[in-house]
Amino acid sequence: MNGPIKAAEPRRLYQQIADQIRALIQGGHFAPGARLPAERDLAQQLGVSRPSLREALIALEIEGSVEIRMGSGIYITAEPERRAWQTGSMGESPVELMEARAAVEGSVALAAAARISAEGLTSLREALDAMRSEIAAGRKPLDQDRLFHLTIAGQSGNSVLAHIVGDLFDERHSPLSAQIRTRFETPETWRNALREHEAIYDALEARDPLLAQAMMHAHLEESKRRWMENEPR
Amino acid sequence: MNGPIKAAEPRRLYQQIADQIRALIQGGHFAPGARLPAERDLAQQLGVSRPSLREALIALEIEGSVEIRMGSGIYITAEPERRAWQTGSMGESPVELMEARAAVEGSVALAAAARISAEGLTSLREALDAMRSEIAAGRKPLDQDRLFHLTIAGQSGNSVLAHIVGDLFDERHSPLSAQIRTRFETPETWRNALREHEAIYDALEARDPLLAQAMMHAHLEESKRRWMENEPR
DNA sequence: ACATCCAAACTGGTCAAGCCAATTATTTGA
DNA sequence: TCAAATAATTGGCTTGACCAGTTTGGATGT
Repeated sequence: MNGPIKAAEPRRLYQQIADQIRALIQGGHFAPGARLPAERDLAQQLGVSRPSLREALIALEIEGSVEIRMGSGIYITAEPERRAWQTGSMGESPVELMEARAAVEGSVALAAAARISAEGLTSLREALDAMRSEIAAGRKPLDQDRLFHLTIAGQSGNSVLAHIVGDLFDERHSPLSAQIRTRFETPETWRNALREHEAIYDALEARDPLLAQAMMHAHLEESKRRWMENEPR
Repeated sequence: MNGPIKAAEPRRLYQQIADQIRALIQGGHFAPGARLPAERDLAQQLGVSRPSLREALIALEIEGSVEIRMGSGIYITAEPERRAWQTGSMGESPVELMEARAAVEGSVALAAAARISAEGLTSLREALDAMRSEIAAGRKPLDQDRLFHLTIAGQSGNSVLAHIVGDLFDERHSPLSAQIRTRFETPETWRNALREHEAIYDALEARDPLLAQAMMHAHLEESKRRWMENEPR
C-alpha cells in the first residue's frame, strides 16, 4: 500500500477540497451540528465545480466528518457526547491513538492466540525476520512493523477487528488528518520494539491468550511512552 | 442527529453502484490487479451517469477496494498482505460486527468505569429512562440504544476509541456495505437489552471496571445471539 | 388571533455533453 | 531495428440543466 517513500504527487482535486473543508471545520468556522453553505454556493466559494465538491463531500461523509441530508443541507457531524472529552486541550491525539491501539490490539491478540494457524505463525516469523534485517541494515522497519500487526489482526478471525487495526495503524480513522506519522525512532527504539514483538510472537506460538494480550498491551504502552519522551510538547 | 425513527431510506445511488461493483469483484468477475472497464463504458453498462459512477469509485478508492490511475485505468487493489486474512468465506459480517463491538466496547467500559463523571452517570440514567419510555410506548429505542453506547464511549476519555464505537454502531467502517441494519427486534428483545444496559450502568456507577467490561461484553454477546436466532440464514 | 394547509423557494441527487491532461498504443522515419 | 512522433484511450474536471425531497412563509378558514 505504501511503497518506499512517495514524493508529493499532485493530489486529486476532491482530496484537496476535502482538506480545505476539514480545515474550515477544525478552524472553528463551523460549529458542530451547523449547516454548511449549499453545494452550489460552497462550490463557488472554493472555486471548484459542483461535481468535484460533491466527490469531496462523499469522502467526508464516509470518513464521518459530515452528514448529508437530502433536500435539507450538509451538516457538521454533531456527536453531542464529544464535548465530554474535549474538556482539556483537545486531547493528545497520538497518546489517545496508542491507547486505543493497546485496547483494540490487545483484544485482537487475545483472539488470535486461540486460533492462529501454522501458516499464520510462519508469516509472523517471516515478518519478524524481515524486521530484524531492516534494523540491522540501519533502516526503519515501518512496513515490517505494519505487516506484523496486520498479520496478527488477520489471524484473529474477525475481519471487522482486522479492518480497525489497519485503520488505526495507518492513522486513517478519526478527527484530524494531522498525520502525526513523524516519528522520532532511533535504532535503539526499534531494537526494543523488536524484542517486544518477539515476546508477542512467543505468546501466540504458545497459544496463551492472556499472555498474548498482555504482551501486546505492554508493547503499545511502551510505544506510547517512547513517543511521549521524544515529543516533550 | 437522526430523528425519531428513520424508515428504510432509499440509499444513495453512489452507494448502490459501489455495492454492485463490490459484488462484481467478489463474484470473481475481476481478478485482483485486473483493470475495470473504462469509466464511460462501465457507466453505460451499469446504466448510470459518469459522475455518479465516479462518486462510487471514490468511495471504493477510499475504502481501498480499487486503485485509480489517471490516464491508465481503474484497477482492483492487489494488496498482497491483505489476502492473508481473507482465507475463509468472507465472514459472517453481522456476527463479526457484534464480536468486534464486544471486544472494543468491553475495553471502553473498562476505561469508562475508572473515570466516569457525575454528569456522565446522569446522562446515562437519562438515556436509560428514555429507552424505558420508548419500549413502554411500543417503539424501538434505536436512538436511545445508540445514545447509551456512545455516552459510555465518550466517558472513556479516549476520542479515538469513542470514534470507533460510533463507526461500529452505525455500521460505517468496513469492507462490505451490506447494511445489515434490518434487525428483527421484538419488544421482549428490547426488554432484555434494557436489563443488560441497567447492569452495565450499575457497574459503572459502582466504578467497577472489570464488572463493567464483563457486563458490556455479555450484553453484546447476547445481542449477537439474538441476531443469529432471528436470522437462520 | 390562531392553527392549518399548500405552494413557492430552497437544497441535495442525477444526468448529459464536452474539453483537458496523462497514459498507452501505434505509426512513422531514420 | 529502434527511437521519436503521433494518434487513440483513459481518467480529471467543468458547465448547465432538470428532478426530487425539505423548509418556509404566507394565504386561508375558523
